[in-house]
Amino acid sequence: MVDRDMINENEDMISKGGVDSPYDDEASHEGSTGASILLKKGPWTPAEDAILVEYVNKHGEGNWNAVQKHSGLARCGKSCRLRWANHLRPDLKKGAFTVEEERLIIEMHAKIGNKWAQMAAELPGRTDNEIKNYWNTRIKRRQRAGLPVYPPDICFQALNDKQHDDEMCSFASGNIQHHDLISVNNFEIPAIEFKHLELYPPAIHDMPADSLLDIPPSIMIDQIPNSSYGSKSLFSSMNPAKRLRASGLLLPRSSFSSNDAVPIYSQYPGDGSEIGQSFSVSSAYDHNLPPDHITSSQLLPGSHAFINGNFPPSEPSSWAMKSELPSFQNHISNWGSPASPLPSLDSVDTLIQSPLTEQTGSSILSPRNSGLLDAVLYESKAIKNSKDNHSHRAGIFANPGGWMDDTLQDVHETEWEAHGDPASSFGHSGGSMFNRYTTNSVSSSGCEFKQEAPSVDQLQSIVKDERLDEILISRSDVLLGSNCYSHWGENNSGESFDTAICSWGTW
DNA sequence: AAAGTGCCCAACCGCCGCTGG
DNA sequence: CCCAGCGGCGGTTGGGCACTT
Repeated sequence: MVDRDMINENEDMISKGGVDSPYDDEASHEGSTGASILLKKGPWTPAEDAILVEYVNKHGEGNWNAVQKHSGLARCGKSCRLRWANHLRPDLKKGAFTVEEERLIIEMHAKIGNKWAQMAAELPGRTDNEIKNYWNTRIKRRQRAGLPVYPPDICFQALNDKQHDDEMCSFASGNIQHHDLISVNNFEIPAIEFKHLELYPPAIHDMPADSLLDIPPSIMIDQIPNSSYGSKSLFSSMNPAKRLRASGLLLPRSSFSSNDAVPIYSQYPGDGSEIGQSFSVSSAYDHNLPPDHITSSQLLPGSHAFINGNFPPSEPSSWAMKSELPSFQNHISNWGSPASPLPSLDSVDTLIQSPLTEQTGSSILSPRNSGLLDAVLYESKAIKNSKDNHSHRAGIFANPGGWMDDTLQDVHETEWEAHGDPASSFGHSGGSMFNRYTTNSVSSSGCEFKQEAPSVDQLQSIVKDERLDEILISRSDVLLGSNCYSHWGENNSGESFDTAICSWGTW
């Protein structure tokens, strides 16, 4: 029995202020019972808690709007439900997350993204809000530190799980299961293949063991065209308006042909030959490939993982719009031509394994030999290292083909600044720049597209091409998020650089 | 000691899907 | 089929606290 004084106290509190009906509609609904009560919002008091607990003990959970009606509690149903679920439930586990719980959260996030409720279901006594707060805190912390979110083992585990799932789902069947967004965009994404990855030793060695990667691999795979996960993970929860908005942000497909648009970004171009030698990245996306080939080679373009670093999944497209900069086609338009060597799919393994024997240049840094993972890690570091050069490089972002109007450029640069934190390239949870990009990239239009990547020689040539100067940008994550072939390395003076060569795929 | 800064987390907000009338 | 009510979910906010300067 709730002490009447408690109720009075509660009513007193209500009368004191803070009574600003948060849900006017519900408040008015309450009024249908005859009593129009202003609903309080803000922190709950012990008295209110007591009222709610007693009510739930007596009537059980559910029918939350009835709580106010029957108990006199001046809280809307939603507030009551939230309070009960997050704080008053008897089975709640208080205190910090255990190591096991943290591990589970990370693993689950790598697999399912920001599905807090699902995570909470796997963590008895924990609430979605708690997990969400934990994750956001963790993300911010690691973002600040310039660290990736996911430990590599989790990445690979999730990756493998997803790969298995995809295989089971006839990944390469060519069926288009998610048309909602994709059909609108009608372009496809090439895969990115990392090869001869070179990383800074310090970048890796200075890293905590658990901080090597901010990539939810499975989510990467999520974005692979035709993957049953594909658009689902990004859009299934997105309302139609958002989807429309997202797709509407895409650049007009009519602007591109399947073979054009191979923009090149370069950062710290330095000596082109060095770049070419030290780091070769190519693309291979062949829809006819068996799943075991496809999986790895297609990871990057769509992966939430790559992704995972930068933007929340709820913002899948805004950056994509900005990063899907079409008109580098005027500069390099022949990468998709038959002349371009189709990269070996075997190099996917190279990517993952980063065999030392294939490393060129001075440093092989991945203690875990994780290839792509290290690449991502390195990128995080590189971006951080390059912060000092930010203004310089930002200033050289150019619009050589005139494809980007002032407005867009302003937006682009604004967002650039907004995410200028060096850690931002991998710091965010649930989504990222890649997420946004790949959101749009998930293709539904068959998979006839083959994106061919430049050879090392081509890269060297490209890097040396003076036109590169026009399209330098500093955001390697942008590059990656834009179907880029990305290169990291170190120039002659020991200065970090990364070069990305991007392809816009088929429109 | 005071002011400034950053972090944490409880709570709010808006949206979505389900259900019943 | 439409609409309203409701519960649920994920993103965001802001107050309070701890720490730093």
